[in-house]
Amino acid sequence: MGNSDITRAKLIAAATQAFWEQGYSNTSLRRIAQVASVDVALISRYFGGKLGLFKATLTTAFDWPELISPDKDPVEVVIEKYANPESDAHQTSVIRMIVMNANDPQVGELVRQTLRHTVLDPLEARIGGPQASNRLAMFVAVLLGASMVRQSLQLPGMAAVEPDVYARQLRHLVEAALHFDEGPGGREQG
Amino acid sequence: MGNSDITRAKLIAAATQAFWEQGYSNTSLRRIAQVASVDVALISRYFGGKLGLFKATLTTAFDWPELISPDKDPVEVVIEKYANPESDAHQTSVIRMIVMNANDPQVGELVRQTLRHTVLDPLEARIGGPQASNRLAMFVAVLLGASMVRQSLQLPGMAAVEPDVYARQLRHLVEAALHFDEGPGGREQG
DNA sequence: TATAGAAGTCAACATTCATTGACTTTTTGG
DNA sequence: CCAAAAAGTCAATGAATGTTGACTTCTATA
Repeated sequence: MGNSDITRAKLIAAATQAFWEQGYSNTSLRRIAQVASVDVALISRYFGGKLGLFKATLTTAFDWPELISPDKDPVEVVIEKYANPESDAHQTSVIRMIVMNANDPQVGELVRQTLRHTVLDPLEARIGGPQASNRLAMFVAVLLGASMVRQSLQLPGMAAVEPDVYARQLRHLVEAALHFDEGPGGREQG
Repeated sequence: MGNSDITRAKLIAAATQAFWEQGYSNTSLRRIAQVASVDVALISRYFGGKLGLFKATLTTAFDWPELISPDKDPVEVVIEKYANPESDAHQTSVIRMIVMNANDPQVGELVRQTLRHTVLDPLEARIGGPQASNRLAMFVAVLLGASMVRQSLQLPGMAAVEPDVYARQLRHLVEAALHFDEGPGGREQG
């Protein structure tokens, strides 16, 4: 019917960038509307409010089908994505968005649940094997931590290195995470 | 002189908890004052404003001298702290506070700089050895990521495990981080 | 006890925020 | 061409924020 889809798309684009860079609470609808060159009132009209707009951006954030593909090794998928500066920038933005909003009192629960349902649960099934739950948690921990240290904290040891060095660091940690074996025999003495 | 030190202390205590749990921007001075049973105006009077109060809480956040002590192994210090549920709760709160505020447009720069100056720079010197910068970054990444996955994301594989299991997971990742050796020979094939 | 200064209280301020309703412009359909 | 619906504009509202200044109460000292 209407041609308001363009307006909706502009709003979602501006909202995505704003929410990802500054977090939900620190982003004002007026700013989003200004960037999108759209009146503020249309946000409440089209998306029902700030929360509705955020939900609309969330659905597209966690779209990473290759990670769960049974044909590919998740480790290689991750390394490949992080080694390429272009895709790494996008992926790091997604992680930053998770980190910034996972504790927000208004949208934290939504972010955590969406992440678990759309990414982590399928990934756990994909990883499989014994203690898949444990190794998945360590896997995610490494990815989150590495992205934070690299982009947010900007430690030189990970932020000011060549892409292939960063890829090697990441591979080292990811493999360590997935190779964790918690057996009663205590293979690696502690 | 005055007896206002009690009021200052109550404000700092309430502010620390509030800032650490909800982040800087999502915390209102009125809430802090209410928790501390103190009038709001005294915050601006004693600390100059919201930012001043936040700075006051920051100075005590990064106090962890054992981590840099030349007598102790940083790995053991970390594991010991994380394995004990009591000290782990505090440490995890500190990390959550870092994560929540490191990207804040108002206090992010302050948090990052303070963290680097008071903790990371000395820790890098303590670690030493070749590629200390790289290994430090990986070390921090593991700690940040693990804490986030455990407390913030609450993945069962790290959040619903016995403390000693969590300690083993953490030791596994930390040692992998510090044992990273980026040589041209490419020791560990991928 | 009287008094100066600290400590604490209260109300108001200017801003910013999300949201709403009435209004105007544009596009569509007969 | 014209009415009806969609799309967009504008102003206002109520709530919440940090901050300020005037006021009152307490406390220590002479």
